[in-house]
Amino acid sequence: MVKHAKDCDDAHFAVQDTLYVIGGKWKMVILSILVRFGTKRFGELARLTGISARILSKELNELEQNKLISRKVCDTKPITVEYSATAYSKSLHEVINAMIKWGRNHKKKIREK
Amino acid sequence: MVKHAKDCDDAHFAVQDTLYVIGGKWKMVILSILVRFGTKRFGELARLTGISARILSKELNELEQNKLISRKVCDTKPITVEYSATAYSKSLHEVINAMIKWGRNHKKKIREK
DNA sequence: CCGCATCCCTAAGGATACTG
DNA sequence: CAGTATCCTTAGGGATGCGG
Repeated sequence: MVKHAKDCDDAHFAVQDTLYVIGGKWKMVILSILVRFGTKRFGELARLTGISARILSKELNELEQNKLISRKVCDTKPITVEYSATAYSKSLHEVINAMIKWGRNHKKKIREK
Repeated sequence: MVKHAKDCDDAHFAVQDTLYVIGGKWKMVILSILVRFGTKRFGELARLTGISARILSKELNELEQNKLISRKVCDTKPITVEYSATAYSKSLHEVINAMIKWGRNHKKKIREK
């Protein structure tokens, strides 16, 4: 239970931080692909998601900075780069599951009129 | 566990729905004020949050459409309007708590360098 | 093949003024 | 006091082309 103003502010910032890390249009899409299908190359992700290179690159950087995915440069003819979900990304499961559950229930709730 | 493509898509949309309902810059701020301090008038919310009237009005409408807050028009001299968190807003607690927990832990994780 | 640079568009958010 | 209308600024997202 949150009791003091300071704790409240702290809690608020924690929520905003979380929203920032997994929010936006593509973070969850990319993450779920890597979790479900395993390692993917940059180009594969671009094709699978339809995200333009500029945005994809930016999103991948942010996810990597937050340690949710890892980047591996392969020394192939033209170099290729592989992205994978990290073990740490599993820490998000509780958040994601809560969101899936709430989102599904909410849809019913709203349709009720 | 999510096994089929359809379930995955469904889960993905549920997450996006949730992100849309509580995402953005102000939804959680307004909601937490109403939850913590109870009923507030439009003007009070504007002062407490620093949100401009146009945005506040829009956010409140969206929260009300999602049944997370209720609006009550009071028949006072210049009319006043009271906003309160609904019982349904409690359904978000699981999501919010998961986000608070993850956000706090994540801050530590990132500072680790 | 990866992904940055550039340019562009739309959407989110904000300041101010005004009306019921 | 509540909220709408108008105008403006900024941020998010996208298309294309080039260089490593």
